Amino acid sequence: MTFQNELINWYLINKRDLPWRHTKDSYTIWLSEIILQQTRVEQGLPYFNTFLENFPSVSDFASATEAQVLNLWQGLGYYSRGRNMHATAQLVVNNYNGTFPTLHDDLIKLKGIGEYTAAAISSFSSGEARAVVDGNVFRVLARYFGINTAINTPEGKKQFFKLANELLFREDSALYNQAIMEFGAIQCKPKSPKCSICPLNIDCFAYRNNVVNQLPVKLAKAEKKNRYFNYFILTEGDKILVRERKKRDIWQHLYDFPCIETEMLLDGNDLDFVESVKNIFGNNAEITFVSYKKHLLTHQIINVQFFSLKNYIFNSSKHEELNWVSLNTLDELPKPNVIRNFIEENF
DNA sequence: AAGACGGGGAG
DNA sequence: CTCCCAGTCTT
Repeated sequence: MTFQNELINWYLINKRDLPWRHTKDSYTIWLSEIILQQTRVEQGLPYFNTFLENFPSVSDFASATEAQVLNLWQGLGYYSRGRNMHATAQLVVNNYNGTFPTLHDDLIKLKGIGEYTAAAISSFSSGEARAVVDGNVFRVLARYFGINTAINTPEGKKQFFKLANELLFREDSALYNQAIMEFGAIQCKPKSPKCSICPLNIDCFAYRNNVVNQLPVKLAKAEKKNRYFNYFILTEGDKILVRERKKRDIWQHLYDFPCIETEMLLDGNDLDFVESVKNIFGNNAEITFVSYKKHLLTHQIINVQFFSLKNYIFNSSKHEELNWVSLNTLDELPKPNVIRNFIEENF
């Protein structure tokens, strides 16, 4: 038997009885799909019922205030879903005369509806031949066909999407889409899948090769290193003290301010910190916290703190990388964004 | 291409 | 504690 028929047979026997499976109404299906994004059925189900009770139609939804919507959404997480739904409901009332779209190309334009949800709603409501690709589908395909391309890369997404659409059972896309997702959710589960009683295990690559728990492959996001830059703003008339970054590090040949890098986030009263500051800028130096910014780079998180310094003593001959420049000159110098923004906000 | 967004359940 | 869930949007 084909992969598709096996899945559908399994589904017809094992499917759960869920309320959104009894309708082809695109509004109701939309409700369920948004609620179920990154959300377990058991957690989303009560919310689905509440929303349908409060807003039986898309115009009821659109008439509500955003606060009412978010109140019902409370506790479900990812609150932008609720806000997007409200905006979409109003757009559907205004631009689609209150008839919720059923076609992929209309759906994909709506706020909160991405590739997965557009495929799901169009397939379930109008039978359009669009394959859903969600976390379940990634897992089932990766295991059954032995695909080890990482699912969280562009190549992986492309490959799985292509395969999913080739496999799509076009005679009944809704049935097939439901089947593969349900199969992933309760049979081919992430942890402890029920392989021994799986009707597809004979042809399952992962089962035959004993690599079920190694698929799908998901690339771990590289651990970003946290760094803590403490900058000092020293001014003298219209001059400001800047540093040219010469070391083998980020932002080479760009300019920033005098800086002490620390192992963790400090406050201006930390004794070791004050000590090292006074070491450079004299014992009378007064440190005042100005602002904090988190600056994100590809492989690093730079926690930037700015401090202004008064009553300092500074011997420029000891620090050749530091120079006084006028604010006008500073404007011309190449600087990292976080420095550029600070200057814009403070000078 | 990588992060942010969230709460809950399973192991 | 980590992983992951019927993903999408923003930077």
